[in-house]
Amino acid sequence: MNLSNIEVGNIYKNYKALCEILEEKNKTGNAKKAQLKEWERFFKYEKEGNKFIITHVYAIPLPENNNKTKYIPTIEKLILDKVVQFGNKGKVFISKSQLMQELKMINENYTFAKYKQLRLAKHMNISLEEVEEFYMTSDDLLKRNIEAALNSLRNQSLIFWTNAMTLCFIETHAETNNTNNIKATKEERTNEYNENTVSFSAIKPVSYQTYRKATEEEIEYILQVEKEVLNKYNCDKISETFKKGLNNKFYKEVKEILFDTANIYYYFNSYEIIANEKYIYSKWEELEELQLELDERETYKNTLNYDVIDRINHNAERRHLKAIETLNDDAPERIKNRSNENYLSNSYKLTDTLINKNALSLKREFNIK
DNA sequence: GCCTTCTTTTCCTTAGTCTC
DNA sequence: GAGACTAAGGAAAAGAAGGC
Repeated sequence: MNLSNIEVGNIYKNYKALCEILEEKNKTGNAKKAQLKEWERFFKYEKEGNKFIITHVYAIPLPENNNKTKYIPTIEKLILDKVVQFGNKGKVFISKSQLMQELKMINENYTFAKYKQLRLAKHMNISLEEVEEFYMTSDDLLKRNIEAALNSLRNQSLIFWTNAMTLCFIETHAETNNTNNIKATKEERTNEYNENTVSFSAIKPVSYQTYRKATEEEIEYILQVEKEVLNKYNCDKISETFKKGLNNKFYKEVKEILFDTANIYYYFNSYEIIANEKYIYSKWEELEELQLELDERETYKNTLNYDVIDRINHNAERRHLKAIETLNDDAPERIKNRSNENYLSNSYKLTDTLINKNALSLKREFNIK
């Protein structure tokens, strides 16, 4: 498309004339509609009969309109805001759940109850299977939403992002002397006969948890342990452990070996995001969307929270309806559960507790009982 | 975790109708 | 009468969910 001759106020007698000036193909029907819609990313126009009158030309074209989830642009905006705000200096290292929580895609109950699913199920009077399914489907959906936003920002050359293996590492420390032995302490006492007695003990080692990016050697070691356990279970790929229903066993065993041999309590994925800060500012100035104000940021997060709830509930409704359609005596257990009359209300209850920003704190509720 | 399947959206052609 | 508009139907692409 050649926009060099398009100026505000220009009048073109008809569609064909406009095509000529833009060096665009003449199209018809819905293809033409799509073409006009595409042009509206670059300039605004008014119609007068067949005439096209140019009323505005955008310095930066509006974003492409494709069939992305409607709230992905909000996630993009909040991620960009996050990397440039508060002296982050255009760099962010953050776990998936931390990022989702900051953006209000989940609330604090979500991560808290993720590893307490049986307790959550009993507390809410919902079956464990339903809670498991909720986490399985929403985890995947939210991860894809985040990564769609990251990929879109990467495509616009606004950020570069990578996955980064992160460790919960148990640091241990014991004070040593010059000969590298654990430092000893002595306690001297004088008894009633003025005799000296001495007792010895060693400095007690201390331990504490730290979270940090894994080193190259640690990544290699983790891969090696994963491979060994895969071999033990006769699986070629991690996905095979899911297929064989061995995934919980697999991860438990890997974790145990890593803890026993390397003080690694567990490992998970984080995002490392590096921003093209200079360009972000120039783009935002252009679009009058410079770094978000405090209340604006909150508004975006609250809208996102609402949209995510809506999406998860909508997906549950679809699953429920589809299950009812396909239900018969031989249907698998999952379909029977989904077609259950309580399935939807339970799903809504779960989004209300685990996603809704206004939910009561489960941490408090669990501690009281 | 990852591959497969389903769903939604976009884009296209064709053909008939409407408007300038 | 030429150009513009509209609807139906289908292919392709991309997103989202399913399933082990």
